[in-house]
Amino acid sequence: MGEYNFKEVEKKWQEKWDKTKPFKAIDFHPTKPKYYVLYEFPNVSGGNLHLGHLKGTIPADVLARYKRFCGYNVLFPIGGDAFGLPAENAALKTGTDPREFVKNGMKKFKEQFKAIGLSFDWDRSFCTSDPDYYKWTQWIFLQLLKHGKAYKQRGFVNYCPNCKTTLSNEDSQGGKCDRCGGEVIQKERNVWYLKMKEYSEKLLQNVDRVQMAENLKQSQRNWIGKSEGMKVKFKLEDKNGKDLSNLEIFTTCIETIYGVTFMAVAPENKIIDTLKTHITNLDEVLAYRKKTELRSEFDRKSDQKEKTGCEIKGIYAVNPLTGRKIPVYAADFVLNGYGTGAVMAVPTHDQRDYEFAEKFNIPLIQVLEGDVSKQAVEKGEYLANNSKLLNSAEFSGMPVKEAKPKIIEKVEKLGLGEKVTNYQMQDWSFNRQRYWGEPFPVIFCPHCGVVPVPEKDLPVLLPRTNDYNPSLNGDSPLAKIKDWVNCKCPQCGRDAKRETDTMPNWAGSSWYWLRYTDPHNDSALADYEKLKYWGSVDCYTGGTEHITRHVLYAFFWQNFLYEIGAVPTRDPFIRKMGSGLILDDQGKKMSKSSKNGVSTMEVIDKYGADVARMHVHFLGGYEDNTPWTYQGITGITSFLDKVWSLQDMIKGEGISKEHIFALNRLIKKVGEDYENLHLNTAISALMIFMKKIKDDKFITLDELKAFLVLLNPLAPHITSEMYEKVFKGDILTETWPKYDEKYLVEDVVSLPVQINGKLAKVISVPNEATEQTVMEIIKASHQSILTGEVIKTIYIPGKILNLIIKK
RNA sequence: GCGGAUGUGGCGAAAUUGGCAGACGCGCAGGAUUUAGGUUCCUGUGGGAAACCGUGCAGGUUCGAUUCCUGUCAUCCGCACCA
Repeated sequence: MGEYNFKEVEKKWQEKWDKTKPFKAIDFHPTKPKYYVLYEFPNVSGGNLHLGHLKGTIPADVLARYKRFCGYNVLFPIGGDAFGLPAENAALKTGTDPREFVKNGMKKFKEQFKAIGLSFDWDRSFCTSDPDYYKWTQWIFLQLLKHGKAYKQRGFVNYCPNCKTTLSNEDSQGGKCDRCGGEVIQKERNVWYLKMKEYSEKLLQNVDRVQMAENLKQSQRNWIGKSEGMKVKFKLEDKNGKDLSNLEIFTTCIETIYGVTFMAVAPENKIIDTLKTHITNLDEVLAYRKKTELRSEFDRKSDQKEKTGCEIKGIYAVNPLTGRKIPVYAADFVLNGYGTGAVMAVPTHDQRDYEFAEKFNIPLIQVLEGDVSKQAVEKGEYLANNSKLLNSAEFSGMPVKEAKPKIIEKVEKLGLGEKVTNYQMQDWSFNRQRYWGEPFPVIFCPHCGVVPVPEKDLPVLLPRTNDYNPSLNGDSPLAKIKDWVNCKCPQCGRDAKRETDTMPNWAGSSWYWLRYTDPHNDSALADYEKLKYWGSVDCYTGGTEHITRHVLYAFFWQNFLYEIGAVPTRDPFIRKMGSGLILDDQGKKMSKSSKNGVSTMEVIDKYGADVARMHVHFLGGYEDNTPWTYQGITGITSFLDKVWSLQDMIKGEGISKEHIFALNRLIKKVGEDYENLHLNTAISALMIFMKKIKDDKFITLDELKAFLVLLNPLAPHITSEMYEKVFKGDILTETWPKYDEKYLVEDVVSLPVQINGKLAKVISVPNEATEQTVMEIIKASHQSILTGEVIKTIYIPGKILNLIIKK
């Protein structure tokens, strides 16, 4: 046996896998069950893979390799998320065609993925910017349009002045542009929306069904933001008491309705327009509206959100239960997009209402027990205490829990309101004014209006240009390409214009797992039978930073495609694993922008792919954030050195009696750990077994074979090489060894014996010994621990014996 | 403010129907082999002189609690003027 040369050996196997394609997934395999493992495809950039990719890909690869040994027909594909920022920025900076950038970026990724030893089926690879892929992204948009799930509307949207493009809510989280990190402002534009809000309840069910960490589920539920309450109509009157119309509000706290002292509507609320002839200070109100349009920008910068508002004079609301006349304010703490854009304000039991009332000297009426001298008694608080109602007519004195349903009933009976459910999630604003995205398959005709491009004319190719900048007026760069923009209406044949905005870069990633099942299909997004065969993704790994966007978009699109019969399954994923971060030595996230990143190739160059794969995952669990360090990597190198030296320790065949228990336990443990992506404990189990082999100074041929298979998913190169040298074949033809239940527990086991709950001695007893046998052993050989009269014994076979002794 | 997760040696971390806390690895200490060693191998390694004490802190349930319950503190993450 010579020295192990990882550079040579790893290259040899990677080339072999490249040539012989042993990881090809087979459609409709006649005997093997399917298993679909997916790693979230990377955004194609020009750079190197960072350690995050190493952390993210390996568990998926381990699972894929493990499942193949277990006899599954595994689909483990990869591609590139290619539209969007990196390619576009490169284009803006250097003038390179983004197509070239993507091509080169993908080539680089491919080389690096291969250098890690990942077992992807490369024949199914594609980029979202490939025309024969985005043809189907456009096709899905046409279906959304056809089924009324896409609409164009003028409205206020998130807009990034820096990127000169509109953004979805999901892309503007925290008021920051997800593309550049700049401040997002509100701007009025024509916007394509997808009716995602309609799917809120279904998305919540998706979240419930998918196997995923609780914190990820919670942040999705949070984003969907379900809340149950009531819509209630308040009559509006002019100052003479003449009926004008109704103001509808949404509240989750109907129990506080007797405490309403003012109404507040969003400045944009259309009630201001419809009742403008009755408003005596219309100028003031409109000026306030104008001011708030510009305000959101600085608001977000200031920590102090000072309440502002403007009384709408000349109109009053009437509390339907008390008949009390109350003032109406326009106030920007009320959001136009949520509920009805209007609220009933109860300053004693809502902190915002309290602050507003204080500023505008509005009276307070307390309707629930608690101290409201300095602040409101909030819902959580009075619900927790189940406080009693005050000043609430016939409900006064009742605890909240009792009063609430009765008030609801009363309001409903009087025909003043009804129970409703609200969601914070909004429709998905779906267009961007950028070059590098899917063109919309839509034509505007002066005579026919919005006309979809006929399906036979797809894809609408993204035209080439060398000017990638948006226009000064905010139009997309495509608007400048006149001979592309001007076209004929497919319906009437007259002059028409194309939609010049492009889709957001999330479009292509909202259905890509479906395409892997049939990536070259030219007549459907994928063949229905193939979709049926591969079904939902069994295990989807990847980052957590996109969880409220990518995963919810994925649920949304697949729900829709399922409902129109384009795909056979409603759930895209059965299990979603969120990869933890790799942190630097300061505990900060490794990223390109903070320049603290260690490149995957650097680690592979120094130590080899097998060591890199194992070390990253020996540092901690897959879903945990783990600080990166080279410290300790010698633990892995010396382990693999010992594995290599096993070749000199082979003695005999079969499974030796010395190793039969350890090996069976190892097979069980490693299999379970791979299934759960607990790679760190799998590695430690393999190390423990290795220790035993070293102590015993031999391993049999069959033990070695099993051991190599167990280790192969983690360290595919060294195990393939050893297998070939020793067994003259390809380890990939092996099957996962089976363990035998009867060899998991040895005949003689150690049993801890406690005296009064404290460990006294560990004794050897036969496996599954009865209490009587154990007591006899103690009396015969360990009499000294019995220091008094045994008054009680607790015996759990194989686990513990606890003796309660009275002295 | 709301919601979620986490809290264990010098370090990364193990431990689930409640049953020997700290597996495995690093580091550290001592020893062996070696001309040499940032090599390899062996031994030890939670604290404490010890009785004992130890899983953020304080209680509780239990024969027995890192694990279950109540309260509390800290850190991280998500959302946030959502009525």
